[in-house]
Amino acid sequence: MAFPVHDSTNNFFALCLIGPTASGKTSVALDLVKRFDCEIISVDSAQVYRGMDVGTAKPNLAQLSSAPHRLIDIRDPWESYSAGEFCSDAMIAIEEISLSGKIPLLVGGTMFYFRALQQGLAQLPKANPELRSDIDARASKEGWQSLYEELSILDPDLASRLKPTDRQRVQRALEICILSGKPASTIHKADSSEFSVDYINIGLLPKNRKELHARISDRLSHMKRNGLLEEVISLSKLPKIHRNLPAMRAVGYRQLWQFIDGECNEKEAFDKVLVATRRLAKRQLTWLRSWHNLKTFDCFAENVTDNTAKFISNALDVRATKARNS
RNA sequence: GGCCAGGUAGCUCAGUUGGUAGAGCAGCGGACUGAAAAUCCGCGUGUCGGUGGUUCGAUUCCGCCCCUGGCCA
Repeated sequence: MAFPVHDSTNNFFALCLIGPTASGKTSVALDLVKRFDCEIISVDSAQVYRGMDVGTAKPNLAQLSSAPHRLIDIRDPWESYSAGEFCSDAMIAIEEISLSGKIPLLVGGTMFYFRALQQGLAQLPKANPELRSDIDARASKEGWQSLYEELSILDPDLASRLKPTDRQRVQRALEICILSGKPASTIHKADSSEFSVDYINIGLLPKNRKELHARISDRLSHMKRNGLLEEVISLSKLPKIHRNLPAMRAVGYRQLWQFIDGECNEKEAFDKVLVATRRLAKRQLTWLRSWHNLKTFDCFAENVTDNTAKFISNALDVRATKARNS
C-alpha cells in the first residue's frame, strides 16, 4: 500500500478504544467524538454485516448520523470478511481521516483485528474458498487427524504448535502451504510489513467480572425486547443464507438459529446466547491482559469518559510538544 | 401436629457395605498470523444442613434440631 514516509514524530497516529463486549465502548466513543475532532473506525467482525443490527449491538441510525462509523455495514451476511481485508480497509481509513485533519478513533472488540493492524500480518496468501471446501470435503472423508499428519510433513514446525483438533488452524495452515508452495511458518517468520502509525491504546475493562456479566444479561434482555429473534428469523429466510456462514456463527445468531431449526426451545436458546456472550468476553479479556501499552479505565465508573478524555488530551499534548521540539 | 422423601460444588444430581467425594452444565485460566463474536487447549472450585453419640476414624450408622417438598390430619 502506498503510504507516505514520516519520521517518528510526524507519523500518523490513531486512538484505539478497546474493550470486551458490553463494556460500553460505543457510548464512550460517541462522547469522545463530541470532545475531540475525531472520526470513528469500527473494529468489529460482526458489525461489518448489513442487517445484523440488534444482535451485534450496532449503533443506531441517529448515533451513526451524529458520529459516522467506518467499516460498519460493508458486507452482506452471506459474504465473508477477514483480518487481512480489515487491515487494508482500516489503513485507508486512517490515512483519509488523518489527511482530512481529524484523529482516527478505532473502536471495537475484535482483538485479532487490532492485533493484526498494530503488529502487521505476514505476506500470506489470502483465503481461498474453493481450496477450503476441498479441504473440508477431505476432512469429512479422512478425518482431521489425517490432514494434520499431512501438515506435519509440509510444515512440521507449525504442526507442532497446533493440535490436530484445531481444524480451523490446520485448514488455514494447509491452505498457506499449498497455495504458496512453502511452509507457512517460514512466511510467518519473514518480516511483516510495518505501517508508520502510532497507536494510543485505551482499554475499557470491568473492575469485576460479575458486573460485566450483569451488564451482558441486561443487554440481552434489551436485545430480546428489540426484536433479536425476529432479526435472526428474517435473515434466515434470505435465499443466500445458511447457518454455517461466518456471519451466522456470531454470538446470538448461531444459538437462535438452533431454536429456529427446532434443536432447542426458545428459553434454552437465549440461555445459550448468554453463556456464549460471557465466554466471548472472557476471551477478549484474555487478549487484553497481555496487551502492550494499554492504558486501562474502569468501564463502569461514572466518569469513564472524563477519565479517558483527560488521558487523551494529555497524550495529544505530549505529541504536540514532541513535534515542536524536533 | 403425624407420616414419607430429600438436604453433597454456583445449578442438576451420583457416590461412599465407615478410611474427608465425582459427573454434566455453569465458571475460571491459557493459546491465537486473512472465518476471530471463529477455532482450540487446560483446571473441580466442597464445613457432604447443624449438633451430640457410637467408632482408631462419621459425609456415610444412631439420637435430637433446622430447612424444603409431598401425603394425612
